[in-house]
Amino acid sequence: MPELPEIEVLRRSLEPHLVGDRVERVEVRNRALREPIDARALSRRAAGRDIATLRRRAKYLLIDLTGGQTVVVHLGMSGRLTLAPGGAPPEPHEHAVFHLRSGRKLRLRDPRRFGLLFALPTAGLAADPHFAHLGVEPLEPGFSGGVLAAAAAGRRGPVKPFLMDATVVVGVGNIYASEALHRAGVHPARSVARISAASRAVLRQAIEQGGTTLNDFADGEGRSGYFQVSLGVYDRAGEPCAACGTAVRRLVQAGRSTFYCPRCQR
DNA sequence: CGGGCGGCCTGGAGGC
DNA sequence: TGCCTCCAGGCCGCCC
Repeated sequence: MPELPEIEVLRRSLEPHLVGDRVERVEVRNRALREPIDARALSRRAAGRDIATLRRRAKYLLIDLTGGQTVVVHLGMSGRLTLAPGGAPPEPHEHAVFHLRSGRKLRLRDPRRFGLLFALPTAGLAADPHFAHLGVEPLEPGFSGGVLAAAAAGRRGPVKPFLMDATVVVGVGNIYASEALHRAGVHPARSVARISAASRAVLRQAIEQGGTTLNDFADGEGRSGYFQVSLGVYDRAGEPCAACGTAVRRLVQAGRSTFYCPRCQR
């Protein structure tokens, strides 16, 4: 379950190895992902082009190629994107392989198939339906308390689903949301409309800190940072809150588990 | 219109 | 011990 910071770690770890190499050939072994891979379009756009830069938007990894084309990868729940020697045997659930001029291969495997893989002209990214509606990046300077305030204005409903709304701020998944609310001392069921400016500022900071903390801890093997950073509340129902010792509670919001400390979060 | 829920998918955990 | 059910997650589409 890669969250945004882990995609950023992945981007940084792959970039020095990929930039300057060339995609010779794209092999689609299993096109069944959340959206079926269009092997022909992917090949047409990517094959024979050099890798120029790696970027990230929300949880999408963007591989810019020369000639104005971009390969878009989303890891969904269980995706892994790894660089391997050309002779390495295929792995289970290997969906696609980018054969590189250097002889290595970049491969995508995704057992649960929640991921995405496609290519499109770089200039068309912003208007593409996958990207057009996305909100601000939580780890960039543009993410201020004011952004949350503006998005919250006139809105109803609990704050936790609000934080997970990608049109507001991208990359805040279920774990991330529970942890940020705990750090900020805000009850997940509290109405967005009733969050004070001070709480919003703390929340913004908690989201940002969660991101940077996880960045520091996630390793280059693509292992989740969440299992290396001790979680304050997530998946800890009945266990003591790290801050005050009160038993952590679980509730379901919008069909998703939320964990919180009834004492620290009001 | 905007909030919220179902469904996609499979590995792993838990129950009997 | 082994099977079977159930649940997790990101994200879109549809419902109310």
